Amino acid sequence: MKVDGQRYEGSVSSGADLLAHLSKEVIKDVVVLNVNGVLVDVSHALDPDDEVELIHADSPDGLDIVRHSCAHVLAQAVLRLFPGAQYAVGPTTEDGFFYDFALENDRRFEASDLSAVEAEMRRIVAEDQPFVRDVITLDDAEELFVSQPFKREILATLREADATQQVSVYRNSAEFVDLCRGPHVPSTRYLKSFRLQRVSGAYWRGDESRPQLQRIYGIAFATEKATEAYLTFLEESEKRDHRRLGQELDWFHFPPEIGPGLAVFHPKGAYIRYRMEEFSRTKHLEAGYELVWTPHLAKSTLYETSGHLEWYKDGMYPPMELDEGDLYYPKPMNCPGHMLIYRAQPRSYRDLPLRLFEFGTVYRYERSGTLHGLLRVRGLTQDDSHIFCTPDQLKDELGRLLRFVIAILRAFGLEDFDAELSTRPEKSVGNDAEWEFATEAARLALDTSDIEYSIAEGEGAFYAPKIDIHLTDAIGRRWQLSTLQIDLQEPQRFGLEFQDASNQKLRPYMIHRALFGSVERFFAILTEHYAGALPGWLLEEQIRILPVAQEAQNWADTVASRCKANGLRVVVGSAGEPLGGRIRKAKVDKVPYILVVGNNDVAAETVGVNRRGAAKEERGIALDVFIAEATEALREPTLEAF
RNA sequence: GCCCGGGUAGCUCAGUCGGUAGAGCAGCUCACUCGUAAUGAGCAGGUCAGGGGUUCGAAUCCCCUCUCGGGCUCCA
Repeated sequence: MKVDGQRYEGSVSSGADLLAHLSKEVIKDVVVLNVNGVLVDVSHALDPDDEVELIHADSPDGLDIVRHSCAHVLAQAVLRLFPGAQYAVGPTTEDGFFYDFALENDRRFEASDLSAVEAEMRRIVAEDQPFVRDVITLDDAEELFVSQPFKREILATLREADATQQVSVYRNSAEFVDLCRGPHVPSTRYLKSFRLQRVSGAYWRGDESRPQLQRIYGIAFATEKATEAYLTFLEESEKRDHRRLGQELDWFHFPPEIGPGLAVFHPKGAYIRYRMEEFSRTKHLEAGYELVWTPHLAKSTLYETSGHLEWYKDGMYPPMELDEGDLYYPKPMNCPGHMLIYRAQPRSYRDLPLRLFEFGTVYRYERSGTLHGLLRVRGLTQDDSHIFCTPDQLKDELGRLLRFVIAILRAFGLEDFDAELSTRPEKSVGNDAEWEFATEAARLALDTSDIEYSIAEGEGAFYAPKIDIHLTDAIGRRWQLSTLQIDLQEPQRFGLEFQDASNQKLRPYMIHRALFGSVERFFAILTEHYAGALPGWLLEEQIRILPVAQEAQNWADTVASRCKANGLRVVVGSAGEPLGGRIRKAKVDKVPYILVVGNNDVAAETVGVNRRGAAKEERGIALDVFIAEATEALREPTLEAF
């Protein structure tokens, strides 16, 4: 037998037997075993030629087991406190677990129930109840769960797949049993650290037409220390929340008078947008894109042609009726407009690739419950591009596009990317050859890029494969940013053509591409990544000059005009209130540079420099030296080659 | 859309048993003129989200609507 890669000579009959023979050090926090590549309970029987790996609670597999066992204990606790409760499913999540219930008399969990349930869970953990596995027939299982309709529905699904199979159940003491594939921790005392977080509704099997269950979410880790670290992370996330920072920094808000999901940008926030957009426009022009503009409304016939009314109607704002009954829809996407621009004249292969670019504001009827700050809105501005190219050009164009996207994102100081290639889903349109061709082009483009990628089988749009770019932010959260989709369907719907060198009419490929995704969303992600301290080149106020007292006011004005002459954006404060208060205000406003000038500086032509994020200020810096530093640090980034 | 929890001054929030609205910050005025994260005093600021109901009396209890947050769901 091999244990953790080492030959083990002893003769043991089961995992538990094996652990009994190993040192305390080695078996500490072993929650399950990996036997010949399969995770099993510690009690599992062992053969002499098995290869065994001890799985500890703090490993990825071990943590998953801990969380899953926590879910069982949650269900057990709920059943103790709410007799007659029905329990449905209880899987693990990224940071913990949940379990879905239906309580008697349609009773709902309230926030205050959570602490009672959590206390009951701790009692069960203290009782050190073993998780005991039992394998039974489907008939016996039906009998066992006779009063648990959700369990019986799962059993019915299993029976459909294979009527002769046996299923495993796990018992904790005599009072609780759950249908479960396992494995589990040996006993409840292995559940060292968990917290119940929230309660919400969730449809049975995610189906809106099925009953809505009560879901309790919890987090769980191998140690209390890890849980506390995670809670600290949650606090940090809260501090970075763009909705909170947007309020504090006076960037934007959502007036109820306008409607949910529709933001207004205040002057400071709008300035940031302006810089983002201008930078983007300039770089697109340099990269061979052409700017276009399309209106916010279009007749229903356009969206019939594009297929949006067929496929996406639920996501569209309702139409307004004009004139002789024409229906005008607010645009949910920019592509149909761009199609018409392509089609406005006969296209030659010499015109391709044709890269159209627009900051296009679109309106989408997102369901009210899904709205979330600037990340999920009903009115958004996409930095949208549609690239039309010949089949021959597709691979190179994708590669070039990918490099351009990454170069732009890097210019915003973002570093940590990965890509995902989503392939053909089960329900899709188009023929095999097209899919194969497009997917292969995407794969080759990714191979030549310098970012890592994974394949998401069957996750593509129904009309095309796509590449999504993800960012991992400053505190490790993953955000989806750009998306690239290869589309042959829409060009076909609009009858797009180009004439090739041998005078044939061919259909162009089209690449849909949003780089920021939407300006609003990108704004939010940048805010969270930088915790509100955005790169200085985006800000309207880059430098705030504070005269210590009235006597330094003239010098402050002089410093300001020298800065302005060098293209820096400056605000001069007046010496109204105590310096400490004015400094604090500037810090709270997250101004990149605070310059304090007093009598000592007037004669020496110096400034005191307080840099954002620096531990301590620096005094007596020659003005020229500061201007050189600030000009460099606040300069608009240049793009790396792509 | 559905479930749970909220909505009180510009912001953050308190408001007991149903007895008629409060703080800090911000704003304004005055004084202070200051060397690196909150100077002091005063003033002003409210349809307690909106509507309906119960009650002698409602921020408080009930119903409806709007809206925000957390989830579910959806995402061409």
